[in-house]
Amino acid sequence: MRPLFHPAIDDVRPEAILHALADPSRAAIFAKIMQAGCVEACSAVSAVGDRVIPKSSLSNHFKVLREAGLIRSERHGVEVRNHSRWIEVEARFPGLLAGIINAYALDQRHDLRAAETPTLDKDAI
Amino acid sequence: MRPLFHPAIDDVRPEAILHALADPSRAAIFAKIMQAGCVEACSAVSAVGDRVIPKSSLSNHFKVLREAGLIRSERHGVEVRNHSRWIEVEARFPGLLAGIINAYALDQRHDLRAAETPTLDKDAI
DNA sequence: GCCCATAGTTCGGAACTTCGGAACTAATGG
DNA sequence: CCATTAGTTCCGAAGTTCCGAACTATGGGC
Repeated sequence: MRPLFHPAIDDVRPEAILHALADPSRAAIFAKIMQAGCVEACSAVSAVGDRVIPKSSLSNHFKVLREAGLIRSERHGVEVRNHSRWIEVEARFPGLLAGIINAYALDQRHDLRAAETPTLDKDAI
Repeated sequence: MRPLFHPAIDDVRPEAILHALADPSRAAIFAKIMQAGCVEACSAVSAVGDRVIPKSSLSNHFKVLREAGLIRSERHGVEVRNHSRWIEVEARFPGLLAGIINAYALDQRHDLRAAETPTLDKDAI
């Protein structure tokens, strides 16, 4: 098993971060890692929302987050623990992660409200 | 020619915005539209950096930005004018766009510095 | 009206990415 | 040393992106 690769914070690119978090499952995983005291075994995230994510896809999601510079993964025996690199990323790109995580949180609340009130679709322009 | 589709601001999803701006060319186009008094014909962005972008790819980039809810495009005779929807998007997802545009700006300055000082690669962990 | 130029869009195929099941490896406990 | 648990790798199917060529739409000149 190849050792886990982590980019130096100076090699972290905004496009990689956006690409990583443009996937709602990955954004949810990342948000969870941050809340959960910055540590989380991969298997602790077997589902996102109501959707079950297969092992191989999960493994890939963690790889994308890791290589984007968003998380740091360490093998501890048979499992991998993931820490968010929030502080480093925030120092390099202030406000970026907060804006993204907040946007997803707002979007979710919005969806809930919409589900309660049966809506009449209306078009822009 | 099909009329240009614009999502209502309430239908704008964070993942679509991140996906649109995860491409550096698109992020550059969007940044340019914002600076340039919020109006820009497609053809005015024939190149990004030193790279020439073919017409068909450009057309597609504008479509992605439009459908993500980031810009509003209006046909004016033979050309299309693009306005940024910054104000609406900012109201819905405060800080999101500022964080992203700022991150790309910081990254670019960082690259310039790195090019001046010949570096010694160093690995993380 | 008819032709031309300009500005964008659509089509379609090649190259690339993502997804997920099956097979694999690595550490640990009995 | 076998079984179990945790995660990775492989690989084919499905989907996405890129870009050249062909197309459409608008406006101007005659």
